[in-house]
Amino acid sequence: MPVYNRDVARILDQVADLLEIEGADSFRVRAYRNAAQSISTMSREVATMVDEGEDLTEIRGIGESIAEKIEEIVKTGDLGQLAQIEERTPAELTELLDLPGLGPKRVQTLHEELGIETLDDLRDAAERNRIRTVSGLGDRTEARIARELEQRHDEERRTRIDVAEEIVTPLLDYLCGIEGVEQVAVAGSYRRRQETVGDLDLLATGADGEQIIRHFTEYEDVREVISQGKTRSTVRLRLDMQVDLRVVADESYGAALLYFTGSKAHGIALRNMALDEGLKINEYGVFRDDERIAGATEEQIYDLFDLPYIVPELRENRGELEAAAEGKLPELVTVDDIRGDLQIHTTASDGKNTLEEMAAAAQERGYAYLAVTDHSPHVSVTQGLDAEALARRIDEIQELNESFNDFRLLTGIEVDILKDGSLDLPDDILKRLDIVVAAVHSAFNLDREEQTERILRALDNPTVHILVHPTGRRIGERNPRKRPPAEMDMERVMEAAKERGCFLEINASPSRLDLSDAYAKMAGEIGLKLAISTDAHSTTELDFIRYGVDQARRGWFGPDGIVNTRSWSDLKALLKR
DNA sequence: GCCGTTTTCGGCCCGACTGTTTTCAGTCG
Repeated sequence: MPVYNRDVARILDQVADLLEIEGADSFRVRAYRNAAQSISTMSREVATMVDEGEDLTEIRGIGESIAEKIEEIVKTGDLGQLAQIEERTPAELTELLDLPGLGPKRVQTLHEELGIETLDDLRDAAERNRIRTVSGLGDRTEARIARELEQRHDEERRTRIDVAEEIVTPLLDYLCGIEGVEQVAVAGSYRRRQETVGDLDLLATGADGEQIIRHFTEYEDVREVISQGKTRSTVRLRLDMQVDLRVVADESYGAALLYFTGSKAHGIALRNMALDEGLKINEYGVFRDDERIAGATEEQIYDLFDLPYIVPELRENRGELEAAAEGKLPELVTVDDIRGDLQIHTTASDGKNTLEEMAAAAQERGYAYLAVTDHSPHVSVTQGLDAEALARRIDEIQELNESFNDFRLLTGIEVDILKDGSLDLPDDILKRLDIVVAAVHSAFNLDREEQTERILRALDNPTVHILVHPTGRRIGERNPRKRPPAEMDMERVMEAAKERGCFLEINASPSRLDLSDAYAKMAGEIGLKLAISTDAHSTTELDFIRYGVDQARRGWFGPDGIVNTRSWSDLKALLKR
């Protein structure tokens, strides 16, 4: 039974939660959380490291004690220490922590005084008005708990970045229109361009915070005001999206933006650097004693520590501060670097627009080329192209290409990888194409070994250039087609792709973003180049490219590592296997 | 429990808001 990083992180987090409920030393709790955080954002599997006898204490936040525990988890799938803690403190209690307004102290109090262990116990106690009898809790807290239990969703409350964008854009317009507002920005994971966001963190500057906050709570989309103070407010909008607004003076804009952009780990690392130099960073600025020495811009603050500006996408404490200190920050790829899209669909299969329309839309976006990659026959949800239809398509595209200047349609296909790793079109037709992208559309649930072998066999076929949406995952809480990533040994797949001279894709569709940022980073470390393509099924979806670029940036990719930043002639050379 | 060109011991990020209490603990980000 293989143990993955997410399993290790989950167990360490569970230990942290339970220890915290027990009232353990807060720094000890934090040590477990830091370790879990480190593990969950690593691109390599700790299980592999254990197998190869590597020293886990090299990982930031992991010392001897936790390293031993990780080894135990990797080898047995479990942790004896956790079982011991659970004898004293029921594991179900950690579910209560998910309820807004309940932290470790209150959960412990509710457990001790009312014997509450589960969400059902809590609901029952709220209905009987027993919560208000606990010292430190009153009828308002009881009402809030009842309300939160009512609204509770079983699913994780994270929203896809594109959905968040639809909500945030009109809200920003509204805030900019408020009198006395000087600057407005979105911070948080949204600004770091994470694939999903939990809530939205907004920042505004202006002299009269109270008035700005009041206007904010009067925004037409506000369903509930959760808190409202002089400089800060939290509201809930449609789709349950929670939005925090913080107002500071203009001179603190940079410090506040840095603070609220996070990540938390990046911020803590930076504040520790400040402490070493006898400085203090908070959301108002950088202070030496009581004197503010920086704070208006983020650049100013990084500069104070002799660091170059670090873009939000890199602020995850995954080595960016060290790289910055050594002058080794990567120059990241931008949307402007992208010269063409390498996966799109037309009305020939399940796309909404014709070949001509897609070509025109690509040219409008300044592209030099567009790969036409309709589906092959096996994908049953759509009508794919068989060898004969594909041959006709090649002629059609070549004819259309005569009419273009400085633009070219690439003949291509999204060929289906069958369960045994073979392709559903013969090699002789695939060989005639400019580009072949291969994908899994069925049997996502093979076991890890079988799935890996299947993919490797497909990559063995010399006609294949790019493995697209490599894990097959679909993301988003409200996505009815949500699907977990297929189990596979990604390190092996990437090594194999590199060896064979083919590439993996970052699928830029916001419901996929596949490869993820962490896998992209792994590809970079292996030295494998990637393609960023949209999988557009309509002309407007060509704009998805920016979401893919965001993830590539989060994976530390510069333009060199992305194949479709090249001219067609250079790309053509790269595609030769 | 982690970590160290100040330290192997003694630190460990920091402030706003709420609710309950009456001077502040708990939660959150």
